[in-house]
Amino acid sequence: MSDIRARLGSAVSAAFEAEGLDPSLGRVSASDRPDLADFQCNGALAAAKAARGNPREIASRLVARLQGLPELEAVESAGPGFVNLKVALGLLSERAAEVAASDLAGASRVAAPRRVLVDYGGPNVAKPMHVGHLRAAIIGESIKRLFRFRGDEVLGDAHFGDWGFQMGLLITAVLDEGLDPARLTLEDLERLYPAAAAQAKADPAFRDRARKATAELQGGRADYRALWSRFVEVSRSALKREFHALGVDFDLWKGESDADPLIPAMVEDLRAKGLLEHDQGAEIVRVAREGDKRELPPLLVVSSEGSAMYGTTDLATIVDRRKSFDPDLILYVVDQRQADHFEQVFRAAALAGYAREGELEHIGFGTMNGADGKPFKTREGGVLKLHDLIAMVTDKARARLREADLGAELSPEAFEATAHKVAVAALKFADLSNFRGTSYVFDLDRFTSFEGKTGPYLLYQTVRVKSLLRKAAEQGAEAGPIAVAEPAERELALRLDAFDVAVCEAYDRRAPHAIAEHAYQLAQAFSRFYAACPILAVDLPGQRASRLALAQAVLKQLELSLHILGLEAPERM
RNA sequence: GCGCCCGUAGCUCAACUGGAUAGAGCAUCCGCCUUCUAAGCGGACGGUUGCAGGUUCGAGCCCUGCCGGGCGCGCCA
Repeated sequence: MSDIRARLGSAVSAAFEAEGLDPSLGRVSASDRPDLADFQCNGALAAAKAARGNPREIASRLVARLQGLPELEAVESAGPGFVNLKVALGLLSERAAEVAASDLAGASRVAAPRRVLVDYGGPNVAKPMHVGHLRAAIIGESIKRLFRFRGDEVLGDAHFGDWGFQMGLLITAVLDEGLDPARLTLEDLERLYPAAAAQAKADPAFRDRARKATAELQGGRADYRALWSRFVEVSRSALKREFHALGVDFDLWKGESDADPLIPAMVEDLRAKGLLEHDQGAEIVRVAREGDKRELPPLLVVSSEGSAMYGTTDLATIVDRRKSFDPDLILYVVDQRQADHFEQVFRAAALAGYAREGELEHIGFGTMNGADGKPFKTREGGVLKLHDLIAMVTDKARARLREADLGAELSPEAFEATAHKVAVAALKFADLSNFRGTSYVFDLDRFTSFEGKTGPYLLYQTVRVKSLLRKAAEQGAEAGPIAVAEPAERELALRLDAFDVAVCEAYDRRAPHAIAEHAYQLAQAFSRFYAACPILAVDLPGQRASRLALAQAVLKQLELSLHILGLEAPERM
């Protein structure tokens, strides 16, 4: 079972071959001119270039060979040498039925499933979750779901930030204040860390004590370890709760500390391989390469204080993952600004033989900005906690629902659950509808609007389909064979067919916005269909059954799309 | 200073990696509810793709140089 594009592609490729041309030129894609065709092939242009021929003439010969195919309603050459294809209604009906019957709503699985580890979220013991963590969580969760959807074996790892200098800072701060470790709260941590970080910048003596504490913690000093596990315990449960509220859940809650026991042996291994070098009191691995445009700094493996740096931990984590899950691919969903760091780690891993080229990939993303175009801050200029952000969006979602008089008949609990779903949808869809690499501007009013390209709109449309199907069930109306006829049905069937392209593009580019775009297009196509084609009110039982089957296929594909994006539609709103 | 990314409609963003007339949403204006959720649908308006060259049948996309913005550049993560 494959999509229409692929089926037409093989027919067109065969025509290329019959003309003595490269069959790979027969690739077919959705038409740029929906007014002229459903699909098009640009291969005649490339063929003409290679063979110094006339593209229009080649296109005409291809068209002659494709004439009369039962899959096609029309085929013609156009423009400088395009082959335009219009699909027969029979094929559209057949394909829509496939989508309706398919567990994946017409999407395909990968040919060879891989073990993939997605490293995302990156919550930190010392710091509260703030808006900076939002994108990693949203994008990473979606990529995890996307890869799993296509059949890979996937694990999501929170890769908890529970090691390194920040821990030394906290230990030093707690001891200086003489706090009782047993009574430490999340609020203490959230207060102590920023203060300690600031003090370390201003006061070199304090900084040195914190660095020493870091090294001693990593060296296994018992009282520091005890204090440290208290930090981890306090913040992990809070972080789990925060993430879960966002619909973000991890398979692994590994931390940087889990890689720590592997570090001594790894350092020895690097030394034995001749990769380690003494430099300015530290030990480094040089990763610069011939022909680099810029000078990539070496990876710092052991600091002059004797402690592990974040590159060390990242490298050891690769070793750890190699031993446990042995992934074919590790995706690091981390801020784009850390690109150089990952390049350093990846190169060091390749040099040491911990991972091959291409097995490690940094999935960078831009920042979420405020109206001023700078990374999002509170009105007072501080960092906005994720918890407060979600509360803010949920408040707005509640207000929007009331404003529109939606959900009035729901119980208070159901209303609250709906408001939360709307809020999460608003936040996540706004993020995922942009390409991850670009930064975007946070705009509460726009994100929570039910109009336009928003999460709430998608939820609303999904709920409309559910409502329709519920009503059909009450009336005893059943779905039946699909017979695409009306223009709106035709458009809808084409859109259902396009799901696989969107899924594959999102997968290949690690770019969930392709799914977001598709979901929006599908919702719109359904809405046009819904407006143009009465479903329950038609007289012909066959037509009603066909349209119900289309609606069911839409609902399935919409819900799968939402699921990949990490959203969930309520039953009613 | 070196390097990376970005600059597309008034605003927020796309553009299947070189193809036809650069698309959506918001905003503005005009239509459509006795009919399955109108928070919907249809239509109109809106562009020298930052600027200047180059490569070719063809450039928002590739190359060069400017202008403007963001970010990174060894002991934080």
